[in-house]
Amino acid sequence: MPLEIPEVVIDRLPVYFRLLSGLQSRGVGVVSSQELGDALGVTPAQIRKDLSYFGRFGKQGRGYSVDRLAEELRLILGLDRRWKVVLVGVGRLGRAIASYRGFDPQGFDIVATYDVNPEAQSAGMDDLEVRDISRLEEDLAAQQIDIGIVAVPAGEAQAVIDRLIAGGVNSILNYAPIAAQVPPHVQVRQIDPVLALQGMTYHLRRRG
Amino acid sequence: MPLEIPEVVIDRLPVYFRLLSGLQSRGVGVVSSQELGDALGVTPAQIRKDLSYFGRFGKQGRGYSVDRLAEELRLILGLDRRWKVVLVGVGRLGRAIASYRGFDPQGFDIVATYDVNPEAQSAGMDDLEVRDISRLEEDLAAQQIDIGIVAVPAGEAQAVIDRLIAGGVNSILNYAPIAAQVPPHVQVRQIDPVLALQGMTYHLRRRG
DNA sequence: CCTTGTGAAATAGTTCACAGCA
DNA sequence: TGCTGTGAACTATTTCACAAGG
Repeated sequence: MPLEIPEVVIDRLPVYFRLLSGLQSRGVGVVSSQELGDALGVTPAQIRKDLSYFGRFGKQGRGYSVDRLAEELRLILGLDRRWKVVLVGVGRLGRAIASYRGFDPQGFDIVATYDVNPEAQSAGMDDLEVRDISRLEEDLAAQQIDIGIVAVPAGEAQAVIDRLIAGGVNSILNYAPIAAQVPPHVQVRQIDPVLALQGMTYHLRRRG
Repeated sequence: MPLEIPEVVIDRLPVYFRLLSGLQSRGVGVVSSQELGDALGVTPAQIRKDLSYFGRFGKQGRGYSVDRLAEELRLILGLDRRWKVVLVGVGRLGRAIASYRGFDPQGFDIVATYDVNPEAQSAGMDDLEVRDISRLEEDLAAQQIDIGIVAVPAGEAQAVIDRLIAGGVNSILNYAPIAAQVPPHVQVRQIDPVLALQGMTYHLRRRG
């Protein structure tokens, strides 16, 4: 693991990991970079190069052990432990996020949810309590939270993000349609379907 | 507009457009690339270079007219018309997508929704009818659909995407956690919060 | 002055192509 | 033979830096 690893590489590792998990559950024992590339629509060289930043996981002439490579990626990505997540904003979108079954099996625990109007929003929340957002600071002080998911309206999002960061949360998954301003030590990822659609219409406009 | 425009540039235009829309509604008349860059956390040079692929929209010594630049981007991105969208999969996630208020004001009309179990899923769908997915092909033949949003379980997603493409839909917004296989003329964007979280845990693991 | 638009320079990222090993 | 791991070559993207215009 010598040099600085490009962010684009890191963002591809979860994709590889997910594919390998699928191969594992289908009982595949060995896979080549060619096969991985075919399944993902990327070049085999890219996969080999990406993995080479982290170590030598393959066997010449054979390929990669699916179990071994999945385990290595699990460690590299920090998926060998569970992560504590809070969700702020429990409107329609927030409720969909809270009830999404995909986080738990990957090690993400939504340990608390917050809203400005906790009683109104509690309806339809399976088991999770919705806490008043005024409690955010004291709760963050009481327990280390790794990741904050923001699902409040655009107008409140920056303030919520600032409060999360002040409380020591330095990874933010932002569903609000704003370009969040954060200090350099904080990482933000944006989930934004409208931006994705607007990138597609550019191409639709010409090709058809 | 001479040469081939990089995809990364196109993906930033919607971000610029959104910021400009906000400035417009706040009554800001003129903005510099420096100010735009400050608001978005990118360099002013990048904004100027990106815009220069499409024309000369600024005034030296002054900056950009917010109205003018917003209008130019609207045209470039094809946002001066409405786009027809179908949504396949009306489970918890699909219902949240169907009821999201952010698509309509940006020109995206969800004209139909589909599910394998339309009666069960209709509960809680405000106004939109849920049609049986077996009708997908005939409906796509009857009217040109621009974009398909896929919100079905992972196991069914590739089949749904294939059916959309066969029906002439060549832009796909995929919420299912799979790496979709599509022919070169089809564009896919992935909305995948778990991949985003897994990219973040890589960094959490080291820095803290 | 101030700020754009843009070639040129610098960086970043991808793909090639092949030595080396099972 | 088949496939990895990796420098080197190539391609893409960003940033610099400055002429030119208001």
